[in-house]
Amino acid sequence: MAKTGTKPPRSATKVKSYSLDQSLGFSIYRVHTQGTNVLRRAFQAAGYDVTPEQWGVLARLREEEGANQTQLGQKTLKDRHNITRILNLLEKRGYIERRPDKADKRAYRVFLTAAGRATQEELAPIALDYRKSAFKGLTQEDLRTMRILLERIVKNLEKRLQ
Amino acid sequence: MAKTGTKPPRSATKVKSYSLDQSLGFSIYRVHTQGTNVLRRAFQAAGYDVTPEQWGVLARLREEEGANQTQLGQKTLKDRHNITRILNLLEKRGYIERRPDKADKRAYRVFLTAAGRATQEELAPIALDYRKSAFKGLTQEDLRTMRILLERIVKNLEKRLQ
DNA sequence: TAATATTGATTGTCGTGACAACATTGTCAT
DNA sequence: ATGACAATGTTGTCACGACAATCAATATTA
Repeated sequence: MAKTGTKPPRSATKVKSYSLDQSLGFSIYRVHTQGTNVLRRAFQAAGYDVTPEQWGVLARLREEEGANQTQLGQKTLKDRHNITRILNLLEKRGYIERRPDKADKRAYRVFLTAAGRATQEELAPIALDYRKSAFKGLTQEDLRTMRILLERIVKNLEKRLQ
Repeated sequence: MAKTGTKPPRSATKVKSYSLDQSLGFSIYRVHTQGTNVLRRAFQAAGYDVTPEQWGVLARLREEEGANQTQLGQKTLKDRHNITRILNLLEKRGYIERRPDKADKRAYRVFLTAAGRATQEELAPIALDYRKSAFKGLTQEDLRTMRILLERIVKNLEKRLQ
């Protein structure tokens, strides 16, 4: 795979006008939304009322318990306002717990509850399975290539976000 | 995964537990959201109150004027309900027009107004410029590779969405 | 120390995505 | 032609992303 290569003669048509079908951004949008949907339904089919976003926060929390909300937001690419709401839902479901930070009275430190930890562990195989099926037919090398290219795009974008 | 064959010395650590940083999905999410933000701000900086989603619909409409809402939604990957709302906004801004379909009284056919066409033309260079800066440093071959890989993922995902 | 700026978190608004329920209109098999 | 079914579009709900305004607490500085 991957090496579709040795295809020197570019298709000669220099695209001047904007075409959606040419748009790599559209493919990325598609993978993102469809992937999110597949994962959401997989969680639901397994009886969990957890969105992919909430799952992202749970998974991150397992790695960094005790982080405050702002840190959590940076890690999950959500701003403080969105993190607040996602944590509200996770708290209502009994998956996380906010404890006041002793050193900084403005801040909370966020922890998984026992239920949250259990849920995270039960969802992990579903997420791994989803990932496996999404990347079926791609080699490790393909994935590596894609990650590198995507990271390069992220770098470019970050330049324009300050 | 599958045929990773002949690739002996992978980095040896077989990831068994779920790790967000390993997640290609997260990179895709990042590219999508950050890209959307960059484009939105570019439009705003140019004085246009048009979101990237609305822009997608305008761009698509330029290619297929007269489509009905369902068709438009399929092309832009939005369900009927979302298309309805986006078109409501575009209509309010005077960029599109719904005309009853003579052959099918349930349906509307959607057209760009003169203002919509003009706006589409004025936004196109901004979108192209955005695209250029996002993909800076990537070769045509890189983009081709990425598109192919992404399309393969889309295929995999579609299998799971029926 | 007092005045000012910065930071952590919440609330509210708008736009969008997914989903469900609905009315209207079309299609098709019988 | 009728009755079951499907398709078009709307409305409403919840979750989430971006953004602005706000409050409380902490840092900075003058």
